[in-house]
Amino acid sequence: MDDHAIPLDAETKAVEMPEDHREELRLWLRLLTCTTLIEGEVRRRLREKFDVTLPRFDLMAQLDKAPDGMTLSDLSKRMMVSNGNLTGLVERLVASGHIARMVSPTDRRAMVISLTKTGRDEFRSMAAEHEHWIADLFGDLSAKERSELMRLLAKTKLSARRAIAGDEQ
Amino acid sequence: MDDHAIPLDAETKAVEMPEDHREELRLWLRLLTCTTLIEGEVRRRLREKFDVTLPRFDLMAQLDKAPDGMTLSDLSKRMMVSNGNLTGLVERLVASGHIARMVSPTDRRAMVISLTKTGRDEFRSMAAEHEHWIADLFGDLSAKERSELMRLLAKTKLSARRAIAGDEQ
DNA sequence: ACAATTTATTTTAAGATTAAAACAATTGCC
DNA sequence: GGCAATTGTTTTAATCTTAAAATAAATTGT
Repeated sequence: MDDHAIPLDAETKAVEMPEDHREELRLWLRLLTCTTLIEGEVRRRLREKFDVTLPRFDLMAQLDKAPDGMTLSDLSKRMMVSNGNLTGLVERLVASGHIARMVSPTDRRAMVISLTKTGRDEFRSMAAEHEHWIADLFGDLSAKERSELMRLLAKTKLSARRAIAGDEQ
Repeated sequence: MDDHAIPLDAETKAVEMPEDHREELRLWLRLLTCTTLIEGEVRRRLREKFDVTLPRFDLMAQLDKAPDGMTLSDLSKRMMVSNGNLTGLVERLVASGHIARMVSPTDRRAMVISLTKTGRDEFRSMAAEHEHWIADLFGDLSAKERSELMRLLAKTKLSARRAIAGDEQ
């Protein structure tokens, strides 16, 4: 197409050259790799040391922060998983005695889920060790680097939310 | 426990206070949130616009980078998923005509997977749009912020690998 | 009050995912 | 050459996950 015949000054470049977003793509792949790497290791250790799955641990973590319990919808939003997913997960955690389920006193559609004593005790002891694992996994970053990463991820989160909200109109 | 009675100078603090790793935990949760947010949106758009799942897209992305094909083991390592997982995924992509499977000429145990013409064409057109989505999702970060995030994630990746390698001995 | 809409959950069907065991072929070692 | 260990894949069983449809209760508009 005789590209070399077209003089590419800044102006024509902006119009003629499709933008290259390989850099953002690499950034996304690296973000995904970090998460997958850490998540996989946490999953492996949870299974190995406590014979618990990550979804079960995550669900208990949410409930531990809500002493009065939460509805399935709240859990679903917090955990960013589908409602149907939670139904099965909750089912198994009730069966194993870690959580209790009761009908909301104010809304007969809603189920309020909360940790049992056993569930809370087990979770707390797992969480203590889990915290050390995470600290170790991020251990090579300085305090300054961690806080800078925190800031950039906060901005990324807002950026993504903006892009997602803008899309759905 | 009359904590206020104990003078906490730097020295006793280091010995008596169990280290607090809440900050690292928050960092991890934020990393996870960003990934989940972006991944969920990409998954949703892939289904909506191309009727394809993210795992299928990811697998084709790997193959597109390897014109001569890859073995299942290579794919498994690159994608950081189990071998068994790939067997089913590959099965479905062969059935839909996107990839081809052949026995390795040098190793009769190994299967070499590669994109068909259809698969490659379809993937390329999806990938072009996908790249724009990603650019938009990270759109509020400046070039400088993106490169700093890239650097910090590279360091995080190395840190995690170090922690994982150290653990498995 | 009552019809329409929204909200909360469950069910269903399909696919994705893992860990562990089974199987098959190759490689390394003697 | 032959045996042990390793490597590549598949199978199996269980769990996880989603999207979409179904169900049920609450809320809204008139």
